[in-house]
Amino acid sequence: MLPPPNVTGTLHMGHGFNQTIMDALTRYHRMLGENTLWQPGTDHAGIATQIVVERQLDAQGISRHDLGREKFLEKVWEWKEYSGGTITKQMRRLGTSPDWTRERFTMDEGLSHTVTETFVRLYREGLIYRGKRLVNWDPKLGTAVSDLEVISEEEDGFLWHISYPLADGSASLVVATTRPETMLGDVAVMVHPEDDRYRHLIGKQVKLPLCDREIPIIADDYVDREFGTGVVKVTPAHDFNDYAVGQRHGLTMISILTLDGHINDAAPKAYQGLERFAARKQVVADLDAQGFLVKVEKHKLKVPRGDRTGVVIEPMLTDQWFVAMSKPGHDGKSITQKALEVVANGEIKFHPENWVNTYNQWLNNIQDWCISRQLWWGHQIPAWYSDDGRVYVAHDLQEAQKLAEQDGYRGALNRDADVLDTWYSSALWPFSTLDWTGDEAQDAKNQALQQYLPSSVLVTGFDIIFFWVARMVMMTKHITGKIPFKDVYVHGLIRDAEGQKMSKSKGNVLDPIDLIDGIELDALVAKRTTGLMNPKQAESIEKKTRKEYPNGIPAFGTDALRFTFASLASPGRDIKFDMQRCEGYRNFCNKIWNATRFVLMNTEGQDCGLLECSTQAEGYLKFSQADRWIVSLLQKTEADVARAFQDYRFDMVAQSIYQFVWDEYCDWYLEFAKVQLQLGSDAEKRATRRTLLRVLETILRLAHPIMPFITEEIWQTIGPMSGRQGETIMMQAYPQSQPNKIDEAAENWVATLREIVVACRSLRSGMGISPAEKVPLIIAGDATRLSHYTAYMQSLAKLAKVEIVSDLPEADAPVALAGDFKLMLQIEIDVDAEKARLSKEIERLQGEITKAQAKLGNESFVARAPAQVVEQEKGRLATFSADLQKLEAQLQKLAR
RNA sequence: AGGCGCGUAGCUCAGUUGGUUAGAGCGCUUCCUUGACAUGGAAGAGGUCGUUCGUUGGUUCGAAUCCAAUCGUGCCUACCA
Repeated sequence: MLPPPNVTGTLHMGHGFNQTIMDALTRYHRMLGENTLWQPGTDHAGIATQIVVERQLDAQGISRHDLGREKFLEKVWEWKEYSGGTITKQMRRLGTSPDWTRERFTMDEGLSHTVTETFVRLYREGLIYRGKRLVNWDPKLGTAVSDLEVISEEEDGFLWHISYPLADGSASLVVATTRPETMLGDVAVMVHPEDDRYRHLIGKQVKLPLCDREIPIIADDYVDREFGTGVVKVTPAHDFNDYAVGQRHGLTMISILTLDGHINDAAPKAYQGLERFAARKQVVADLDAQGFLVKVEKHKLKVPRGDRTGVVIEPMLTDQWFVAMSKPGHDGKSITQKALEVVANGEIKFHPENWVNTYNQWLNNIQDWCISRQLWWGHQIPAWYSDDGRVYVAHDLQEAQKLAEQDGYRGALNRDADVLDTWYSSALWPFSTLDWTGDEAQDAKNQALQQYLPSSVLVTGFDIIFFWVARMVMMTKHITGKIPFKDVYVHGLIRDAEGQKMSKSKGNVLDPIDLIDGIELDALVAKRTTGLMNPKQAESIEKKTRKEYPNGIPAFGTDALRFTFASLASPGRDIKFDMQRCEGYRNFCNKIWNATRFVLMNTEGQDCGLLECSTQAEGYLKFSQADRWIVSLLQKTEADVARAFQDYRFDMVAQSIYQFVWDEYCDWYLEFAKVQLQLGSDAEKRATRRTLLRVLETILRLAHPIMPFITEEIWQTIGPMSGRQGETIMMQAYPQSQPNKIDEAAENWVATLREIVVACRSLRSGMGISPAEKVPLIIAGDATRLSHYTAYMQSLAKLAKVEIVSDLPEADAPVALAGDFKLMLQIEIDVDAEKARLSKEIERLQGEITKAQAKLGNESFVARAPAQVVEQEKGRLATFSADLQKLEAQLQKLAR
């Protein structure tokens, strides 16, 4: 399960990443034969979507009020169809494999039913209530928002010091405030009860400037004596702390603002109708004129702004609906408590697990959740009011009427106009999408619900742990009694190459589709500069874009993009998206393609040794050490990949596959295979072809969860050729490591061969021999072992011939060591250069020997380190010493 | 103020329970269009070996890895009117 994208627009890189991970998991587990469901869908995103549509109407000079609620909602639905369609199209381009037949939208009938059902239940349980409370109010949108939708950032402001004279005229108190206009709603001033400066004044009255009112001086230890003047004005209707103070002291509340942020008629006439910031200016000016303004200090303060509108959020006293988070429910436990428990007892696990802290911290300090929004787009609250203000919460009007009748009311009922916070329905997603009804008998028959609740894993970004993850846990556990999912894989955010968050206003967003298909520079510029909130930014965005992508963006393809996402998915880290890395993985796709071409060239129409060995004559197949080696490494790779998937280490999955394919299969095995196909017996050739095919086919299945397209395409040919049946690679079994095929002897055999080849190449390159030129080689060592290597050596190291001797001749020729073997290229050399080269190598060996001797000379090390480590060190010392001796001897020869 | 990360090659990042010469990709240098692949191949330089993984201490026979402190940096949460 993963977050349903909002129908506010199109998918961005974060979605691309998210979906790559989710899809890789889905494909992986599906191939393991497990019953998999990736539940796709979209979210209606109340505020955000309403804003999008309103802005579109705005461009035509229409407001939503012109249209009316019903017509407006039709427009939103139109937009939803468009945006939702775009999103599913994008998902398909990303190669995702959810169960499209189960696609859901948070405002579908079924899901809406779940919303109503749970709302009614929670209300009847006393966990949803309505009340006049101070809430975060967005004056631009005209709706309440939850505290999570408010972003507080430090801004420059002022601290105004205002004198409040005592009513008896004996003195005055100076209060400090950042919001002077709210003084019109002051109902008290407060000091710390033990503050000797003010103690004697507690209980007296002050005259509130500009207003014809007297207010009391109260004592509350909430006051910080050190801050400002130690005297605080109390405005319970416009500040959350003051609200709490007001409650404690039984103060009245005076609200002085209208819902759109203007001064109302509770304030003196002079200020009525003024916009809140204009009012601030006026209040300050008047205070100054009347001599109440003592001083003005510059002050940094946190300003709360709406995350959608950016306007300053106003604490506003309004009627709203809330979910009680800490109140015990029917089972004696609060919703929060249950959510904490299922994580504490390990039923739900976070990956990486340190996110548990974040989760716990939030739940431990939780406030009741304001779930009503004064919007049109969303689930309308299932509450009906009588004319005299009584409320009936019910599934529908009929039921509400019945309740009203029982209550002795027979008049008209009006439905609450407000809608629910989007996250309310999102919190139900784990079971609402599975067609939960709340009817026990019916739900028991619902196979999907029984099968997939709880689901195995949620893949999500850390930014919505509070918004969504915690709330899903709370609601799902409380309503269904089950946890919503067992594992939560938390990933980082995708940032641009400079580590900046991608955003439309910064003009640095990338569309995953543009990386897949590529995009011309002009089109990219156009895309980034249209629909900006602030059109003035267009110029600088265009400039930056043209500089960063002078040639536009090349097409990388879905597989390369997905592989990049996977390889960057290291835990606990944000991702700086690196286009060059993507390019590297596009090349990797190309590499696989070319390797396939090679395999096809050498296997098509040939006997590939796929027949059952038992039905064939002895000697039908003869596997070489190289064949055994690559198969052995494949087993290890399979084990690594399985472990990495287990740990949600997609970066490791990608790395293991990349390394095996490129560094082992392509770089070495294909080269070995060439030799075998050229010189081998029929049985050896068959074994080689079989290995080429089978390993490639396994690679395809191994890589398929990350690279669905190229693997499927190639598998359509390679699959059948290697003896597999089935229509699609998607439904093939995922490769399982077979430990019995791990062959250490073959691995050692190849390791030595590689050492020899690398030593030859090094010598060649060091001597400046053209890669095209073939040179003769003399090699000293065990002739029997060497005889098996010569053919490979000749091909891989471009040797004209290989002469095996018991000891190297004395000649002015370059020499190198590889294991027990001594190699000499038969070429003319610059003796001085060769001496220098040997000396350098000798120097290095001497350094190593010194180190090893120091270690072994340390009694403590020999006594305390594990025997194995000591032996290893002794072995190293012996090897280094032997090599040193050989090289010194060679240097001696040259010196003569 | 609290919480969580990060700091390793020019850049982006790996480095699993402490143990050979700290790795990869990109970039860089030299050479090579050889029959899968120039979106490629081969070899190399690059981490200031003794003082290597931000710095300084500590634990240990042994530290990039564990502990403490500290600096830099990023994010989250809660905030003082």
